[in-house]
Amino acid sequence: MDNNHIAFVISDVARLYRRRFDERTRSFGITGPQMRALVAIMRFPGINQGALADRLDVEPITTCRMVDRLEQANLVERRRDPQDRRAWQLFLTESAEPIAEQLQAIGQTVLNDSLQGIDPAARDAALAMLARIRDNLTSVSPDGDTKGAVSNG
Amino acid sequence: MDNNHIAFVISDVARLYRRRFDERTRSFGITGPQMRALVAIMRFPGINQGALADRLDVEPITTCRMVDRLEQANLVERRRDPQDRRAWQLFLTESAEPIAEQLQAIGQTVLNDSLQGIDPAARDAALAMLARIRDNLTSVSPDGDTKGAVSNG
DNA sequence: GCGACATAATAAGCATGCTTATTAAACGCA
DNA sequence: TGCGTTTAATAAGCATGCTTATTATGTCGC
Repeated sequence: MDNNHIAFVISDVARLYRRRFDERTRSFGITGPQMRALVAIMRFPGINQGALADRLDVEPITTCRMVDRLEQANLVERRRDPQDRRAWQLFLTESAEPIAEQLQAIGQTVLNDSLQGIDPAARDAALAMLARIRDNLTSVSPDGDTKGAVSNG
Repeated sequence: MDNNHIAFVISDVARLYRRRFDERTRSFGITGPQMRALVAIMRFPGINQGALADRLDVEPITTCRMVDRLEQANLVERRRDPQDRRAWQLFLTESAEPIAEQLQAIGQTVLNDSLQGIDPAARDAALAMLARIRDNLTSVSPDGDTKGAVSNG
């Protein structure tokens, strides 16, 4: 009956994760999505905004404005792609790297707190189910045709 | 290692649910959170904005502006609480009720699509785990003290 | 009754996410 | 070469969410 429940609970949990993370990182002036962007740029230096959007699974305009703020905060640097004058290459600034590490530690703390009392096997099973839901939601567009497959890169 | 994964996947899935729902309800001009508000008001006619905020687990200002839009769309009606001149009582308009039903059906479709190929027992186990995560995230504030308990009302 | 505090709603300002539209550059084909 | 299409980035405008602050009202204690 209250079958929508799982979608509601997932949305609730996502919002709560965001709140808890933001509370602890407020002094840095960094948000959760910004941290994800920083981590992605750390892993793939020189990535462009379109590829970053794909990786974060948001629209390009969303990363565009996020990178605006990260650049303004002197955490990310845009350099022109010498091969393609439309594109930017993204790099962390020197000052970003220690901050990214602290933020990852905070993220780990929030995550650990959230998983108190949860059996690792149950967690992994739930993770697999969530990944399946994600794939179901990714591969179907409203008129029923399929989009690109989901990669785990 | 990639242990943040579960928080990331939860956020991804929440965003995807929102996208899919919004795609299908765009012609109504209704969003997912608005539907949750409508359902809550349908279940508790006369609820005030503060109680609605509690029920939706968002801040009062968030419901305040959502109700602004729902009122403008002629789906929700604010009436003064005769007992408390600070408060509004919220009611669905007549035109809202058939719409709320259609929206619930759309929500059900999105949910069913998302759960394709998932064992109901696995789904219930994951739901229990998500509820536990939600409680963990709700009961701990950043300085370590506890907030109010979570009700299932 | 009055002053202190609490509560309901709301304003201002910001970040994230979306759609739609625009600009500049790259690409593809005749 | 040149025209049409695609692609990278961005602008405009909106909804949801937050924090902090303000206004009006209610409540409690003296």
